[in-house]
Amino acid sequence: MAGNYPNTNMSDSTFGSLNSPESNNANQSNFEFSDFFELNEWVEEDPAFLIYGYPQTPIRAATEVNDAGGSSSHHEGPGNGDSGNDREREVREKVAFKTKSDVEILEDGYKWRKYGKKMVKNSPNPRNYYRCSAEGCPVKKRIERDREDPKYVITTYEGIHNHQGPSQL
DNA sequence: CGCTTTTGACCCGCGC
DNA sequence: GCGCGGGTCAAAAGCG
Repeated sequence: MAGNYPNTNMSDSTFGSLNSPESNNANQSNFEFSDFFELNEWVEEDPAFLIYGYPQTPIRAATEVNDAGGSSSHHEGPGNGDSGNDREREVREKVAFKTKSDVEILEDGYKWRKYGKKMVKNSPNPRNYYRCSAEGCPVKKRIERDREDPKYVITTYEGIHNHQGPSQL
C-alpha cells in the first residue's frame, strides 16, 4: 500500500542535494513552487498526506488558485455542509513532502525562524513549526519526523513567498 | 548587539 | 459546557 509513488526517485534526486548542507550548492539553493506542482500529484494520492494534511481540504496549486469553477460539491465530507465559505479564497496552499533525511532542516534558500514545537500525541517525535524570517511573508513550514520511519521527514510548506529569496539579493 | 532559539501558556475549533 | 488536539504568540536566554 501506499509505497507506489510515480516519482519516488524524484524526491531523492530533487532533495538529494538539499539533504547535504555541506554541499552548499548555490545553484541548488533556490527552487520554485513549480517543483511542488509535480509533487502535489503524488501528494494527493498519498494517504500519508491525509494524515498530515486535511482530508476535507482540497489541495490547491501554488498558482491557478482560481476558486472559479471548482466548487460544486467537490468532496465535502458529510456533516461538513457549512464549509463552502469564501475563506478558501485566501490562497492557502499546503504541500507535504516526505523526504528521507537525517536532518529535518532542509536548506531551501530561505531563512526560517522556529516559532514553536509541539509533541504529537501519536508520535514520540516532536513537530517543529517554522516561519519565514521576512516580514509580510505568510509562508509557514511544518517539519515532522515520520512516526513509523524516523529516517523520513515530513515537510509541509504553506503559503507563497512574498519577497524575493535571500539568495537573489 | 541582533537575531534565533526554547519552553510555556493561551487561544481556537471541534467533538462528545 | 467541557475536554482534547493543534496551532500560535510571547518573553527570556544563548549564540554568532
